[in-house]
Amino acid sequence: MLLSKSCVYGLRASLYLAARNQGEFIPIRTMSDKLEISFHFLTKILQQLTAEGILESFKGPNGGVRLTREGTEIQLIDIVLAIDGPQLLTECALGLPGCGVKNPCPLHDKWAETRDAIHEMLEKTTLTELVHKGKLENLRLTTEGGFDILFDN
Amino acid sequence: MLLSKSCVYGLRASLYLAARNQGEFIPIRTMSDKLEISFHFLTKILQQLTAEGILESFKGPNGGVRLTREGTEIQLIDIVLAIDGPQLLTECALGLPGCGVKNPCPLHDKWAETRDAIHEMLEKTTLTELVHKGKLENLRLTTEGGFDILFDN
DNA sequence: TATTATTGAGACTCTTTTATCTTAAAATAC
DNA sequence: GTATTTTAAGATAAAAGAGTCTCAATAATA
Ligand code: SF4
Ligand code: SF4
Repeated sequence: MLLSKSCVYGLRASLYLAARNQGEFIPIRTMSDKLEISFHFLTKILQQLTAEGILESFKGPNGGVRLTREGTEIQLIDIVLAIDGPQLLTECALGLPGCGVKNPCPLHDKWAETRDAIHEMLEKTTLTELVHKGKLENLRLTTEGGFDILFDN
Repeated sequence: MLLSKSCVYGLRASLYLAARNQGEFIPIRTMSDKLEISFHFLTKILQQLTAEGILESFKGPNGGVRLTREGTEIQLIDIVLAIDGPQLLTECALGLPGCGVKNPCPLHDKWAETRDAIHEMLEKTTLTELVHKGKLENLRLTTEGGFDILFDN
């Protein structure tokens, strides 16, 4: 898999937050229910995002988490780096240590190109952009549920 | 990681075979020594490639494995599919089951593009092509060893 | 102040991946 | 035919990833 499960869950939750973002704190339990992710597991993932300054949290009744910045200012790469780290964008395709131009493997040039394509996609895509698209076309964030199901009630 | 460790080892070994290919069987032990991969682990990986018809093996003295086809006719994708399966090229970036155009997630369009770029890279690159490049520029297949070290003696 | 709702943190378990070890089967060479 | 070299197959072990559980800390509210 390109992204770890933790990372994917972090992305889904971030999209959820960006879709509701009115500055309110959303309880993690709400998200874990709606997104069909284990509550405790999601909690740990969101703690990482909080530690990285992407989210802020508030304890107690009416507490929860929210984005620290506008969804327009958060790129997918921010979340990927916070959770999976930079490996995907820096590692050798052949798994050799210390990938770099001075000591490349035969795949280097081609892989560097592909890697850049991945990087660019993650860097140019904002949460808001995906939320707009998701709302317009009622796309899904869970196995079944489209944007409409997730956010009404 | 984009590719599993098994897959990467399979690729390295395939490149090794393509680089020496004179129709001779190469013992797995030779490859595991040269490529610094655990012998037993490499054996199991190459058994998969043999089962998929990419390699053929021969037991006993002077035995080993060799490519069934010319290196010019083996693409990286063949090895990736044999070891990691098609998941990388068919899975949803958000980990949702049954990725497809009828029920997409918000990332679908962008991910499909990126995925195609990966697919194309793997599909258009042959073993021979990488071997030529590796020999010309003495690139590495191990942490330290360039093509020259691996194949002399 | 007591209760409840919430995140934080850590221990723990389960699963998958990675790696090792042992034995069997096949082919050769003596 | 016996010993040797090699792959095949499967059991086992170690490490990493994914997921669960428990309890502590914080804040609101009754
Ligand atoms: S360069 Fe290659 S060895 Fe260096 S890193 Fe990139 S893919 Fe590998
Ligand atoms: S399509 Fe999307 S949901 Fe469907 S798969 Fe592709 S990335 Fe996902």
